[in-house]
Amino acid sequence: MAAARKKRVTIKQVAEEADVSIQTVSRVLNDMPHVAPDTRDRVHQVIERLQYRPSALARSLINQRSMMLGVITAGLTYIGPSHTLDGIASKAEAMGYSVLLNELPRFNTFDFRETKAILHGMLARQVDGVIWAVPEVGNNRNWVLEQLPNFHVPFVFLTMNPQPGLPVVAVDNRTGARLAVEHLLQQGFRRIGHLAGPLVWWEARERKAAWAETLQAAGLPVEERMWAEGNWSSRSGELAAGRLLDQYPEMDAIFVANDQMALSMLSVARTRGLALPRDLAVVGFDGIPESAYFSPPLTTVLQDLHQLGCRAVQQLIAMLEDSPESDEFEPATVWLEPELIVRESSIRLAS
Amino acid sequence: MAAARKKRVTIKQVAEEADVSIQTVSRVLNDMPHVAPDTRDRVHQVIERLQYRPSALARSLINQRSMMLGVITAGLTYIGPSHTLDGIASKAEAMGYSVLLNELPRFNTFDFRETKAILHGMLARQVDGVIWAVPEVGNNRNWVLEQLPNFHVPFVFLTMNPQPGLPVVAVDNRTGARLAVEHLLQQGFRRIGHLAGPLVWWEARERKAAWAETLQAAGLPVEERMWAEGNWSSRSGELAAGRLLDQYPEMDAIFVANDQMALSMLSVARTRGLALPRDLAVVGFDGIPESAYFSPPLTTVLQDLHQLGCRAVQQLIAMLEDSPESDEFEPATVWLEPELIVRESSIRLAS
DNA sequence: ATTCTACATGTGAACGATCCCGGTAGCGAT
DNA sequence: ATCGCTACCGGGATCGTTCACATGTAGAAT
Repeated sequence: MAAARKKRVTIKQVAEEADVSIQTVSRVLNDMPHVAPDTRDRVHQVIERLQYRPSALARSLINQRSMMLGVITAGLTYIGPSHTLDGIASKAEAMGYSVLLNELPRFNTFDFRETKAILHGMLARQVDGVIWAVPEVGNNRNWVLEQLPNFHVPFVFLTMNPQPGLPVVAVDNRTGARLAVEHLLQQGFRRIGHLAGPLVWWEARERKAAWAETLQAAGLPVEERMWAEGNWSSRSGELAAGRLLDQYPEMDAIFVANDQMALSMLSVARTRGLALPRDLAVVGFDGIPESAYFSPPLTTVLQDLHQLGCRAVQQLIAMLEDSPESDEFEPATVWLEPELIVRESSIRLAS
Repeated sequence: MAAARKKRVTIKQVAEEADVSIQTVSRVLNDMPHVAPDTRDRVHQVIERLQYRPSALARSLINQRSMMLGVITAGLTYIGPSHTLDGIASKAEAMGYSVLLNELPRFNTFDFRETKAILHGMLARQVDGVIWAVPEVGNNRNWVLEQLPNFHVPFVFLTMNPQPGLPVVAVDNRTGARLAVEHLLQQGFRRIGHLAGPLVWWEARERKAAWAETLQAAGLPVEERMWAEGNWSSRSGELAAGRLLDQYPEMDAIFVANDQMALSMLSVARTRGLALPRDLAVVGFDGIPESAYFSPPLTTVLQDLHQLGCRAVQQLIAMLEDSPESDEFEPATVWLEPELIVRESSIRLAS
């Protein structure tokens, strides 16, 4: 049943009931000195009896600190953002903060007014800081950066191109992609294609760039026909995989920008009669748990997005608490290193 | 850089600047009558010039409404809960509410004190209502239900066994499982096994029960060796799949309680030399997008968890707004119907 | 006996907004 | 000229806390 909305118990009622002043109750609540032991006990008993809980709202108002972190995310239906959020939520809680969540709808087609409304909504609620966990897609971040000086709370940005003077926490996508390609090279493959994510995403561009650079560093050519672009989804991966196999038939290995598309790659290759990994080696990116059960099990680059969320919270709280007044805080970029997980899909078989 | 924490602009400053009273500014803010048009304009200009935004905190305090919904979730790393949260977040935003998020760590081993702390934290922040989006595992919900009368705000529960007088929003797992098994029966399979989720979960029990009932309704026997239990993960599915194939070798079809485990089922079956779907038909549950790219593409039961979240928010806000004082609100259970998606993995081939 | 110190407690303002009520000014009707 | 109405506007209390400061009381030191 809808619980009866009885009036909230206030500090005043506790004070009256315990026959002390409001101030004394407040002292008891905050474990401050100058309260006689028996008075303290009495107040504690009344608190217990009345089931009194102080109002965080009133506290925030007077203290000018809400102990809430604003988190702006997008694309929660994808596995990545929700892992990140998981990290943020657990770390925030562990550090005594609450999370005020907002999801940006349609983050691929950036809506300036929408974002503004959401951000102002957060600031109106006095969040102590903001974590911007929206993937960098196109120019969706420019507006925020421009407005930044107007927002009088610390910001931490996730997963974006680091900029001087901006606190950014991101996975080192370049290194991850390099690990993947170098592994394929080491296995002896020389005709390595790439199935990229949507290049309006910063992460997709990073991975593709590192793929190209690593090949060139090995003295191998990089041509346009050696790669194709998807949009992260398995569906798009299927189409792109088909195009790529057509335009680059001699390809003997491929680095795919995420595991979902890698799954489609496996599927398409098999229906074309290719034996995996003999005819085509595949490496993915993300390290989703299911990738171990693809057939063949997928070699992939694991990125610890949970950790990413944790670090973002740590960074933000450091900015909050270390510099109560001093404006300047060293906004270093935090890089998280991904890890290569080798499975069957990339092993070169003796031929 | 860490933005300078300038003092917040208050209504008082606006009032002074515009040379009116605080009350008049308030009237302008809330579009109330009894303000002369030119005064209104003047105030608006000052607001714009000073970049003034009213404090939602102070507003919540005086209005006794925070316009925040508390959401307690768990297992965000799984795809299900994050889809649900996606629905909740988008709907809440659309209806003008903010979401205060808390994740329960380790929801399989329920910690009473932890839950209490989290819940009290939310209530201290004056959330207007709470959505309990934690899967029903073991007895992790009992404590909440017992305490319910003490929480003086409306609750909505997700994904649980409906109880009289309790507002519950859930997917009809029984119907979903029945659709899956009936489909297999209709294809001509008669020796249908089941790979269950962890039976401490309500959803796993429902799906298994419906599997058994449907077989019995068709006059088929149900034996212990016809099913095995996993814990939703692909890894556990691999082990359970092996056991099941051993103990029920004549099995010609299987209903798996989620898509991740179904993926393992496909993988294990293939390594054992079974041709799919000829030797073994497989139906999953969840409808994750990747399932269309398994090999063979997976027949599965789609549940719209985004919709589940939306409905929960609607239900909660209805309780909030429809009955400002009147205690009673019809706490009907809302059932969402899942949908069978037929793909290759369950098609009986002419033999 | 007086002053001092230390602890115990209470008073009033403040945080930033809203709401009730009471006070003007203007204007038509008596 | 007075009454009464209405549109406009402001004062003060209020929401539930905390903080700076004032007050009271006891025992110790002079």
